[in-house]
Amino acid sequence: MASAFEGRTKPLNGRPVHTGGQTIVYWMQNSQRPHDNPALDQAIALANERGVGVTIYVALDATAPHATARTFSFLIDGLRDTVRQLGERGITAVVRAEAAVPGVVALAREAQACAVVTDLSPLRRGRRLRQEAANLIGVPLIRVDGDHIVPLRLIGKEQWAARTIRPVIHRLLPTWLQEPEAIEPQRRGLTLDSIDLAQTSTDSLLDALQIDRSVPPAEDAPPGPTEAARRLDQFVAQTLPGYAGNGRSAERAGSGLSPYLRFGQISPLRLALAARAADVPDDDRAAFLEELIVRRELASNFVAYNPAYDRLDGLPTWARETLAKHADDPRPFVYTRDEFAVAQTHDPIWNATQRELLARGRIHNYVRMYWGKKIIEWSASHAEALKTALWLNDRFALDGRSANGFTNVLWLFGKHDRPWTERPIFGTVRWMSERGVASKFELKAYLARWNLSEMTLTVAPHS
DNA sequence: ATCGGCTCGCGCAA
DNA sequence: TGCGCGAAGCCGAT
Repeated sequence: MASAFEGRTKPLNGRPVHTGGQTIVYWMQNSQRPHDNPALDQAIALANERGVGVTIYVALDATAPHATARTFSFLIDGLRDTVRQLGERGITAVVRAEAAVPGVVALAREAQACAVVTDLSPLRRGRRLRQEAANLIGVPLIRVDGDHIVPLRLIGKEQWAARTIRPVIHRLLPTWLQEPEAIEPQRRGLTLDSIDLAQTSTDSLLDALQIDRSVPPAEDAPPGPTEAARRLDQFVAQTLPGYAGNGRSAERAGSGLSPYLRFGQISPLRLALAARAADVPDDDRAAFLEELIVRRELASNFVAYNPAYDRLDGLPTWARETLAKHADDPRPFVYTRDEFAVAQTHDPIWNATQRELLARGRIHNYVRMYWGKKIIEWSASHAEALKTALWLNDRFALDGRSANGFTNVLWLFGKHDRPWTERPIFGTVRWMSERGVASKFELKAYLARWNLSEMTLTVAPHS
């Protein structure tokens, strides 16, 4: 087969390999997992070629936006699992509490790296950090896209909607939906000054980093690649059969794997291969692969090719124009961001969705749309609504600050969607009603679980 | 319960 | 240039 790295790999600077170097550094940004990791595999291949080992670099940067106990405990606990598994293969890890760019530049020098490999986050911040590092590092910085089944850059341009990216993906899929070749390092990585995660509790690390504790760890989501793999097995056995089944997304149980995908703790390719091999009806398999590949990679395509992925400017013309036309429509209720954040609206359904978000770091698939559409309806302006929805999702959702998070929010305003009947506030952007939710969703149980009056909100609004 | 219309524009067929 | 059809809906008619 053609090298598995072709198409996934792009050198970000023109530096020559340091031939006298002592290690290959893998700057682990997004793909925080020890297996099924093309960037790591690329690092191992380069290291074996040069007769050196692989040293992982991870920066714990407490100044990252929305660095809270929720996101950082998920990250740190997952990383502890990842680093332990890597260590068993002779791949050492350097984990430091510092800003990533100066950190990786300094480490490349300190470790006498032959080259530095990193993975791909398509978000603005990840791109900027990579570019800055590429300019400052004296050896090659090589980017490997390991978080998509079809490498992002092969799609080539921003896609209009699922129906335009779908045929492109299906054409390329036979090449990329393949069991990857396993590769093992021949030499050990370097042992350098590092936070020892095996000896450091998450709590003490959160304290040391002065992480914002006002957003507690999410319920029902123990992090780590080991847990992610366990959940995958369980999903394939229990939830995948019948996944397409009842048809209505309202009743469809989700895979529950999105937080692990978000933090790179499981590979989308592994999920797809497991679904492909599963002994389940074809339509169940197809429904899952559609969500995992077509919809997820459409989201990455959007943030990768549209710099306005978090602004109304990122919307198609028809949506921008229809929203502008309805900018001054009177709103039936107007809430501020902080009122939304503490679930203080007049609507028990909406309040329940927000409470679920606060507690679990996600909202059930179906009512998540309702949650977002009502923020549009009950905010002073469309721009304000977007700010609120993004802030709530970035801060409280485990899938916040990800391509999926941004795309889900922009979808509320018409992205990747089509126009419908014109109505107040929304114009021709799709609207959702309480009546619809009540008829399509098992509301009683949901409200009983999330709208208990005695439930205390542990999360205070915060800037 | 089910169905058609709403409304726009991409991408392909011709 | 014409035409089919689309990320999860809503509403009113039957």
